[in-house]
Amino acid sequence: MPELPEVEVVRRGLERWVAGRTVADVEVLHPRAVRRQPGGAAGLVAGLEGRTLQAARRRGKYLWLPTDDGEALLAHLGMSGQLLVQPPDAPDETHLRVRLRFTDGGRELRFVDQRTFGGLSLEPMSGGTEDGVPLPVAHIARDPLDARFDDAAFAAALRRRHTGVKRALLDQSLVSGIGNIYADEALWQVGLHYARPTETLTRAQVARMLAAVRSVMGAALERGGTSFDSLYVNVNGESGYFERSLEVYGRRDLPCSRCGTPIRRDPFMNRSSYSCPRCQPRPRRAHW
DNA sequence: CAGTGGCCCTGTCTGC
DNA sequence: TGCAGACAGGGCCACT
Repeated sequence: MPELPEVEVVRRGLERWVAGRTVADVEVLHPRAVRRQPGGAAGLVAGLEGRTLQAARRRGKYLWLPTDDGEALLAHLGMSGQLLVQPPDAPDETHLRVRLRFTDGGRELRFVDQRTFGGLSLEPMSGGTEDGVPLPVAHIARDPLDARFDDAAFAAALRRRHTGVKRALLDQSLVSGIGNIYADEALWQVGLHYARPTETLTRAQVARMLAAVRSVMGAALERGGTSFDSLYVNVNGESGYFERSLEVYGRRDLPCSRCGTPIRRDPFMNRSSYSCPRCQPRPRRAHW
C-alpha cells in the first residue's frame, strides 16, 4: 500500500534510471491500467513514442515524468502498483500491465499492478513549466514534506471543516500523501481519536499532528531510502521494511506500546481504523 | 458547496 | 477439504 514515502522512493529511482531517456515503444497489456488515458492504449502509444522523459516529480501519491513536448506521463500506483526498471530479457511479471522500451536499448520501465487500482496516462500540464502539475493533479494539495506546504493555512482550513479528523487527513484536496496507515500512526502519536471533530482542534493540536505526520513519513522515507540504491525500482507495501515499526496499524488486540491496553480495530469508511482505547479516547461528540 | 458512501479489483485469509 | 465471505484501500463519482 504505497503512501507518500514509498512513492518518493520510487520517484528517486525514476529520476536516476529513467530521466533523460527517449521512449522507443509502448506496450499496453491491460486496458484498465490506461483507463484514464484519452484515446486509451492507442492514445498513450501515439503520444509517448519518440518523447524524451525529462525528470521525475511527485505531489502526494502522484508521480509524473515531464516530456520534451510539454506534457507529462502521470502515474498513480493505487494499492498494488509497482514501477520496475528491468533488463529487456527479464521474464514478464504476472501482473505486467504496461511496458516502455527506450531508444538506448537498455532497461525497460514496467508498470506492474495486481489489483489494477493504479494507472498511467499522458496529461497536459497545468500552471507554469517550473512548478506546474499535470491537469488531474491540479486539485491535489501539497504534501507535508513539500517545502511550500503552508502549516497555518492548513490549520485554518482544517478547523473550518465539519468532519472527523481522520477523514480530513485522508482528503487529498486538503493535504496529500497521507493514507490509512500513516493517518492511524500519526493520530496515535498525538493521542487523538479518529472521529474527533476537526472544528474542535486547537492550532497547537494541529501543529502537533502535522509534526507527527512528518515524523512517521520521515522515518519511513529514511528506511526506504537506504534500500533502494539499485536498479530495481520497487515498491511493495507488503515487503515489510515499514511495517516493523508500526505502533497501531494492523495490531488489533496487541498491547499498546505506551500503556499496554489492547489496540482496537473499528470499521471506518469501508476499511479499518486502529487506535488505543486509552491513549485515544472516543470524544463525546464524534464525527464520522 | 460540503460531506458521505458506494464502487472498482484480485489475492489471501478465516470460519463454517 | 471446499467454498463463501471478509478484508486490503485510494480515488472517483453520485447522492444528500
